[in-house]
Amino acid sequence: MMQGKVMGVPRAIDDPLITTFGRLLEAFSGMERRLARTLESEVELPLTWFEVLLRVARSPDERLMMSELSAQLAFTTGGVTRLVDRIVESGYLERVPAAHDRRVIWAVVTPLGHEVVEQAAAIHAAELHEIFAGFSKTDRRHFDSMLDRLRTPSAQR
Amino acid sequence: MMQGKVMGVPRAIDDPLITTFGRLLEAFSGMERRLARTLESEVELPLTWFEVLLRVARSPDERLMMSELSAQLAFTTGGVTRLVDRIVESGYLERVPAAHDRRVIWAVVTPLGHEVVEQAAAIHAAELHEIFAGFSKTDRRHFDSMLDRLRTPSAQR
DNA sequence: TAAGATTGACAGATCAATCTTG
DNA sequence: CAAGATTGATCTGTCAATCTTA
Repeated sequence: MMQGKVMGVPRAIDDPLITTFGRLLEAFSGMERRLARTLESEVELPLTWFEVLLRVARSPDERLMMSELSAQLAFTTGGVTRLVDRIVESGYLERVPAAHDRRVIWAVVTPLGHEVVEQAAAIHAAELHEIFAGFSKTDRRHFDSMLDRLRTPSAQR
Repeated sequence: MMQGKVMGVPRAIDDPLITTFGRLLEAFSGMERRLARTLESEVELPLTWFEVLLRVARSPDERLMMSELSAQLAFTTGGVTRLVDRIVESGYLERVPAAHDRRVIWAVVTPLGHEVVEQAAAIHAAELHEIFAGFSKTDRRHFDSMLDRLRTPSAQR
């Protein structure tokens, strides 16, 4: 009598790592949507703006050149130009031409921008603590190290 | 004499979980860019198309209704309508009106689409195996379970 | 009245070409 | 000629309104 599982030819589309990537996609985009919704409703700040302000606010002197910004975010330089345009219009960033190299433009956080990004960060962090509530300290450390190992060595843009 | 680290008021923007989310963003978008580049150059298939075809190909009868697709992907129904428009034009999907409920449209994988998605999946999986090469079996299991715990309970669209 | 799908108007990003400075 | 930043054309997705069927 026949025993065991009936299984056809294994299909490439059933590879477990493809499913893992799908999980990653779902986890990330779910979190992103949730975090975006909150920032939007609590401080009227689009998530992308927050990400820009965060990067700049963390940089020495709270300033970053446009090309650095586009390297740190997952955006093209053209995209960053327009994104910064809008943020400048809202008064959270300023464009300052660099003295040492006249090709360079600094994006600089304004006092108002500083205010807003700190407030947003507190809300953002609180929600992240909710999301990661089920994680032990060890889990978080392990998760961080795994993500680090997954970061692409160097993507050019 | 003063001892210890000099530290100012802790800033919300320095919360470690914010950094974790940044890592997640970088890891994910880096992988996504890399995987997209490969699929594009090897089989001329945009990553989003692949994701659509994958979901449909895995469903019973290789068919899925439009609203189910938009629920599984991180897209609005309007976005899916247009995405599927393009894929249909390329001959990888077909729209088939459902018999049991005339509001429903099935997205069905064509033979050509089946061909392409299998080939793409093989390439995709191979690259994922490279990316996860440093992960042990236990690591992968653990990573999967962490991602599962991070999936948003239920996002409405 | 609601659910499924589509559509028009629009927002936001990309790509390749361009301008300016090193 | 290369690097930094911007711009025009275009692509792709969202949002809210609409159409059809249950």
